[in-house]
Amino acid sequence: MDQEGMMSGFCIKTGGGESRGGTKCGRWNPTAEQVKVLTDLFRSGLRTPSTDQIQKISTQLSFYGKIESKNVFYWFQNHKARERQKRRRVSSVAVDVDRVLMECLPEDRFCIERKEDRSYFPSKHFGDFIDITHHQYHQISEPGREIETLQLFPLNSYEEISHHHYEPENKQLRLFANHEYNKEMMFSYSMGKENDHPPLDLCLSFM
Amino acid sequence: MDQEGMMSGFCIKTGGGESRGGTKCGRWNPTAEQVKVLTDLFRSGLRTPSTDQIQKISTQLSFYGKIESKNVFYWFQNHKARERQKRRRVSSVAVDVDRVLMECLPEDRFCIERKEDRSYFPSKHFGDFIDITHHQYHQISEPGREIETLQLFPLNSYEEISHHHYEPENKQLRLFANHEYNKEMMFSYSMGKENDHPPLDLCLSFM
DNA sequence: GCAAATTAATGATTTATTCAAG
DNA sequence: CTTGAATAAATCATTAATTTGC
Repeated sequence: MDQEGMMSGFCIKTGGGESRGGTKCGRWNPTAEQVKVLTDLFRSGLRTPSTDQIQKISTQLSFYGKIESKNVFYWFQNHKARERQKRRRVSSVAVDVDRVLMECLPEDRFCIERKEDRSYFPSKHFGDFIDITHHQYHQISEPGREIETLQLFPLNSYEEISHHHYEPENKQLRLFANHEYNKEMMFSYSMGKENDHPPLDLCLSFM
Repeated sequence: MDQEGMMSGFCIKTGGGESRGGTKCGRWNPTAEQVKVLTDLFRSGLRTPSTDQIQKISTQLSFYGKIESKNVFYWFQNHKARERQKRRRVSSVAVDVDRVLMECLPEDRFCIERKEDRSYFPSKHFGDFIDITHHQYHQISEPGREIETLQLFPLNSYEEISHHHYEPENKQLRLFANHEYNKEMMFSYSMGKENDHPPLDLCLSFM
């Protein structure tokens, strides 16, 4: 069954010959077409394909590039799990800086209390201008955290702010990216000099 | 030029009130400073700010000009989506999904069996790795172009291409290389496709 | 140079998904 | 199986860039 090196172009860990740079015997690297088809299948409702389905999918996808049945199996397993994870994750995991900067943040979800449903967002939910009764939102409770109740801008808040000066205040934007619960990373931010515009006074910190 | 009597629910007040000449009641028109800050926040990793983050960002950015919370919300939504779009465009392909769907999901394509997850690759399913023969590969289509002619690669060619390290000497060559079946393209695709962002907590607070 | 006309960007809405609670 | 929550994708719409004819 498993004669390493004979499996359709996959060399699985041949005695440590390949290093990381080598692509030859690495893991499956799906083509764009393959990913698209798999994703569409997933979207069509497929979650845990049967052996037969996997076989057929694999055969079909081989048209677009090297692939094995197990790749299909693993793809669905991983995709399903990661989709679930993506929704479940409300940010609380440690992360290293490089990845944060290179990649993206998780979806920072929040719950918005809705009253009447007309449009998904805004005016109503963040209602800076529209008069609404719900001015409070609360974040979803995260594991190990407490719910925070927030107060939105009342209608006249904008007036105050907008008719304020757009004058600079000597401050800086600092971004604290939390990578672990107790570790903080700070980035300094200051605007370019070209416009002598006001530096922001934004401090991003872990709450 | 600024005639819109019926703004899209943005400007409540009628006439006057605008301190800066020519400000109209249309949609939000971010200032350069606002865009810069938003972009920097995005680059720092912020993707989907929470309600309170939005609020604070909005408040800070109001020093640079008129802005609402919803504008911040929309900006991140749009920017995130369009960045993703840009990435995807690199490897967007036309695939006959329906054909594969029909092929893979026998009769009732929406009647999918849902089994419990297997925590490991089940040998019972793939006891004999029926390996697909990889004779042909499609070349990735160029972005925004119809693929009518497909270039086929024999396995040998693929090996050559996929294992060759491209060292583009100029932009054009690099661009060309991007459309080849190679690692770079794949990476680009998965980067754009992946929503699986590393978790990170980012909150805004004033200093 | 200057606006009308056209095109490119991007702000704002709507629609279609996903997971999972009930 | 149905529905709530929360998008992200798709789309609509308006503004800025730019092109063009004079």
